[in-house]
Amino acid sequence: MTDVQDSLVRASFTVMALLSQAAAAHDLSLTQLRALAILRDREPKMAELADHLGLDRSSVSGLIDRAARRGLVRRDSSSDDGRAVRVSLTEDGHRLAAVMTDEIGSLIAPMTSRLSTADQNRLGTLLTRLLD
Amino acid sequence: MTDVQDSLVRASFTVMALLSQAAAAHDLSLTQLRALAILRDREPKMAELADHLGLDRSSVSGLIDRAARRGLVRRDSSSDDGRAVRVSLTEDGHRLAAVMTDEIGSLIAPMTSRLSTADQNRLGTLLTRLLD
DNA sequence: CTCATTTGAGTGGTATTACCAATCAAGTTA
DNA sequence: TAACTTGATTGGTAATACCACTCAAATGAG
Repeated sequence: MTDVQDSLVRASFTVMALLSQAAAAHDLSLTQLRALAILRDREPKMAELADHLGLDRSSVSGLIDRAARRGLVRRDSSSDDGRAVRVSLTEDGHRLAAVMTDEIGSLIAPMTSRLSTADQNRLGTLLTRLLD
Repeated sequence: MTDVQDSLVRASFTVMALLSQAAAAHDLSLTQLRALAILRDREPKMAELADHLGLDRSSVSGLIDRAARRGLVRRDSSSDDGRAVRVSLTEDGHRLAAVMTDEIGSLIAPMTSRLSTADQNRLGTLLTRLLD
């Protein structure tokens, strides 16, 4: 475990703690938050959503059940495949997703603002290169 | 939500997915993995461990129950306070913690190795400055 | 064209996680 | 010494996530 790896893991835990906190403030689990984020720019079938989340299909069924009960998502049966279900955000879901993005930004800001703007850009570039 | 913040969140999710995977390969939850990591260089009382983990004391009771059942941790009643319980890793616990550190390093390596050594150091420095 | 198979989603059962409220024993204080 | 506080655990509940299974819809082989 090198130095970068260690700081990366530490930073991840810190970020995840903040995300959990932001989510919990709106009675969302981390998983629901992720689902919301994914659904912001997609309307996947259940199986696709499960793949995106890295979860079992059955886990996602319950997840979407609860989100639907709260009026955040909608299930529409696919037109081309009678078995498939397409999941999408409701108006409320989109609103909440937007709010969450804002609040998470605010929660993380104290961390990132420890760096100069130039260093923030450097960090962003390096992290992006890790990801794609 | 700025660009850095976005990449930081994305990177965190990626790292956490890898950590979960590494943990799951040894039948550990992410929380148990964290506990193991904390206990590597501490022998806290239950309440202190709960604080480190950011969890309720009652949650930690169960967590340590299960870890103790697996022989990873030990509970010793504190000598100075008859109520307090000191938690520490067993031999097996230490062994597993070391293995986990190695395996996590290997899992994250493909990510970090996308950067040159110099850039890895830069990233490490920037992340460290976010953290302390 | 029909029957078997595959595929998409959901159900039921179990373990874990995490919370809160309450309990209980051990310390502390009035 | 009695009242209070503190450390840990227990019990109850909800969510998460798994697996094995079911069920209906789509696909394929003969």
